[in-house]
Amino acid sequence: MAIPRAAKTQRRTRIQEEKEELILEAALDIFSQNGFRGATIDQIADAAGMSKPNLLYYFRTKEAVHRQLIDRVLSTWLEPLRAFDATGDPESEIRSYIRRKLEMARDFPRESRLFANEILQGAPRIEDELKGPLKELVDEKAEVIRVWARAGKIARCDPYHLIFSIWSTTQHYADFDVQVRAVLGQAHSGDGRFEDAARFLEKLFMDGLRVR
Amino acid sequence: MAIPRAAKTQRRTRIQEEKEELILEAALDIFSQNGFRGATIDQIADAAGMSKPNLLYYFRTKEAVHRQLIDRVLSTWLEPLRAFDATGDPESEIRSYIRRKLEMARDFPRESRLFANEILQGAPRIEDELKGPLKELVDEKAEVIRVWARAGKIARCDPYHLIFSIWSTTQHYADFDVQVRAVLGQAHSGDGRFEDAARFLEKLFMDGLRVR
DNA sequence: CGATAATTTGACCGCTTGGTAAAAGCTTAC
DNA sequence: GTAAGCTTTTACCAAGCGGTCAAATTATCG
Repeated sequence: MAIPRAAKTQRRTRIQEEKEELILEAALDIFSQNGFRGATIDQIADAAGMSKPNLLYYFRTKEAVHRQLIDRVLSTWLEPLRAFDATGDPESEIRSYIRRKLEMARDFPRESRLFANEILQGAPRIEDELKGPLKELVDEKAEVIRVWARAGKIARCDPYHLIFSIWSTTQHYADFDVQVRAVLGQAHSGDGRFEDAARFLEKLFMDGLRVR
Repeated sequence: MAIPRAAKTQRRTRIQEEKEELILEAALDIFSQNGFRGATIDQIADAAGMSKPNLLYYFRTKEAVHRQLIDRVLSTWLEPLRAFDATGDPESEIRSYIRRKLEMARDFPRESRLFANEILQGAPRIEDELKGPLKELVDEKAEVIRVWARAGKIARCDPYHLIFSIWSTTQHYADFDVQVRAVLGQAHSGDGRFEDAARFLEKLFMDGLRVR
């Protein structure tokens, strides 16, 4: 008699881990393409190769799936910013931050779109994460940038808007991929566009931040 | 006996114009907040102060509302790019393009989010516009930028990625408004953030594009 | 006014949706 | 093996959805 949803026992089964992984992977596909409201449990269950009630055996609600997905993805998503090193060389730290963010846009576009969808629609489910952990991390790194600017190592600029502009330019290649490809046309829609973008962005930010 | 949906007569009524306007205005609110699938006809009808069947008297389907909204907004949205003048001074043309795009993000955030939602979800309903009119316009302006670069008036750079970066940095303040506000905190969430952003972006692009 | 067309509404339909119940099938440990 | 718990499925429900219909109401114009 399976009274409880998987997890009455403290210990998680092998099957539980496998299936939850499968569900989250499928949910990432569906949520990132359709947003929370636009995605259906049936779609996700289908993509995960199981029935709807079976999925609901592992996650109580659609929101629970989404919740766990967001939590998991958020931490990996902020990794590049966390790696921003106050003791490193300013120019190369910023350069490598741009490069890493762009690589993430290329390699994990679904994760990027998941967040974009969420924030675009008012972030009803992750407001706390934005105002808490995210803000704190950005505050910390903004201070680093400000110190660099004061020390004359990079041009004086608003560190928050610098971070926003790096986020937006890099994530653009994941979130607005369809538009980018449509505009570039077939000729430049290969993976080369990421290298072109990297070259352009590095030059833009390096020249824009150089002390003059 | 009202056999046809409004428009059997060639001439549109005063009421027709008013109500259609009202519906599109309400639909902009709802669609931009929830995306196409996430929005319901009931929500839009409510926001427009009428019943669902009444809304469907003016627009045959939900998609028809969305369609007309997109068509209308697209042309105004591209206005700043169209205004890009090949005969003008490169630096001031680019500077004023950035400023105008940022003003649009501030003054018409719903329009920006409507597109962002659409493109994020694969642009199923506007693919043709992207590959047709949009691409042609961008191609034309990219050529202008390339000529400027060849003439040594601005730094050599990939014109397409330059345009993408202007789009993304400016629209970020509309599309990711919630995140921007969460990170900046209450202190900087006033309208001042647009002036700060303008200052930052103008410096970034001007220094990044200056011939050196 | 009165007739005709334009507008609005309430009731309704078929389908999809998130979620439940209960029983059947499967694993695992003894 | 067998009993206990874990997993999966079939059948189902209530609410929400896009959209229709016909009747009621209102505006327009001679």
